[in-house]
Amino acid sequence: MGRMEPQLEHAEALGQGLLDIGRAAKASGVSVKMIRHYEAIGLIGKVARTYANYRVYGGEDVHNLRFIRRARMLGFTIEDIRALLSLWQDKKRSSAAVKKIAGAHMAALERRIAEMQSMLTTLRHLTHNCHGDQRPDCPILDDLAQAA
Amino acid sequence: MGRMEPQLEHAEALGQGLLDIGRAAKASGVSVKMIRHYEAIGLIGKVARTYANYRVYGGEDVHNLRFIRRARMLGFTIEDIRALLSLWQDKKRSSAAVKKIAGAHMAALERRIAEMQSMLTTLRHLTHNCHGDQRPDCPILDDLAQAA
DNA sequence: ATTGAACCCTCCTATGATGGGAAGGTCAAG
DNA sequence: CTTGACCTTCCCATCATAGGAGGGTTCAAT
Repeated sequence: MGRMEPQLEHAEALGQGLLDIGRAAKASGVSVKMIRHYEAIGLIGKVARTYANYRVYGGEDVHNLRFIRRARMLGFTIEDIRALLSLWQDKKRSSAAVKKIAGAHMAALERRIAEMQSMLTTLRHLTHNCHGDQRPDCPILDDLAQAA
Repeated sequence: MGRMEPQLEHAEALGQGLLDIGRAAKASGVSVKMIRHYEAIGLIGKVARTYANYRVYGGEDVHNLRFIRRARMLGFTIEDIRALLSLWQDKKRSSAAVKKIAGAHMAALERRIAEMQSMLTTLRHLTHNCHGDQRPDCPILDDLAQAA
C-alpha cells in the first residue's frame, strides 16, 4: 500500500486491473468515506493517483482493506488493527503477539458483555413487575426515583 | 429544577441546605462536568445562581441527578432519560409508556450482546488453534487475511 | 460538441457521553 | 492578605462513522 506508482490516466488505470476508490470500496466492503479516513490516520498508506488526482487501488490494497473490514467486524479497535496489520506484514512475527492482542480484545468484550447483562437482569426484574397499562404506578420509575 | 430563585450569597445558600455544584456532584454521584453538560443540553433546567454566579442546587435537583445517574447505570441513553424524567414528573403517565422505553432499551442491549457474543465465539475458535508461541503461523491472521 | 449523471476531490461538521485543560473569578481558613 | 480549593466559561479530544458543501472529472447519451 502506498507504493506511489507513476501517475496514470483513469481509463488506463482501470484497464490494468486497478480500481478507483468507489470500485475498491465495493470490492472490499469498506465505504469510500472510511477508505479515505483510514488513509488520513495512516492505517493504510497513501496510494497512487491518476493525473486527475483520483486515488488508484491495486489488488494488494483491496486485500488490506478486506483485512481491516474483517477485523472491524470482529470488534478490534483501529489501534489493534494497526498492530495486527503490522504483524501480518512481518514474516518474523510471533503468533504469541497476535494471540495477545486477540486475548486482550476478548477480555474487553467479556467485560462489556457482563456489564450489559447485569443491566439486563435488573431491567428484567423491574419490567417483570410493571403492569404496562394506563395506571401510573411503575416499579421502573420507582427504582430510578428511589436511587434518588 | 430550574426554578431560578432569587440570588443569594454563597454562605447563605449553604446555610439553607442548598448545595454548590461540587457538593451536588458528591451528593448525586454525577460529576461536576456532567452536571453542567446535562444543563447545557436541557436535560435538567437552569438552576439558581449566587451573586457570584455559582450554581445552587436544592434537594429536588439532587434527586433528579440521582435519577439520571441510576438510569445511565442501567444503560439508558440521554434521550431515553429525557423521556423517563418527563414521565416521572407526569402524575397522569401510563406505566405502559415507561415499560415501552425500557423494553426497547432491553431489546437494544440484547441485540448488542448477541453481536458481541458472536464476535467472541469466532475469536475463541481462532485463538483456540493459535499456538501463541514464537512461530509466525497464526490462524487469527489467516482468518483476517483470508477474508481478504 | 454539449450536457447530465455519476463519479471523484478536499474540507468542515456531527454523532454520544465523557473528560481534560486554560484563563480567570470567588471563597474560606490560616 | 495570601493560599488553596473551589467556581465560571470556552475550547478541545475521544472513537468510528457519516453527511454535506463546493468544485473538478469521466463517460455515455443526446
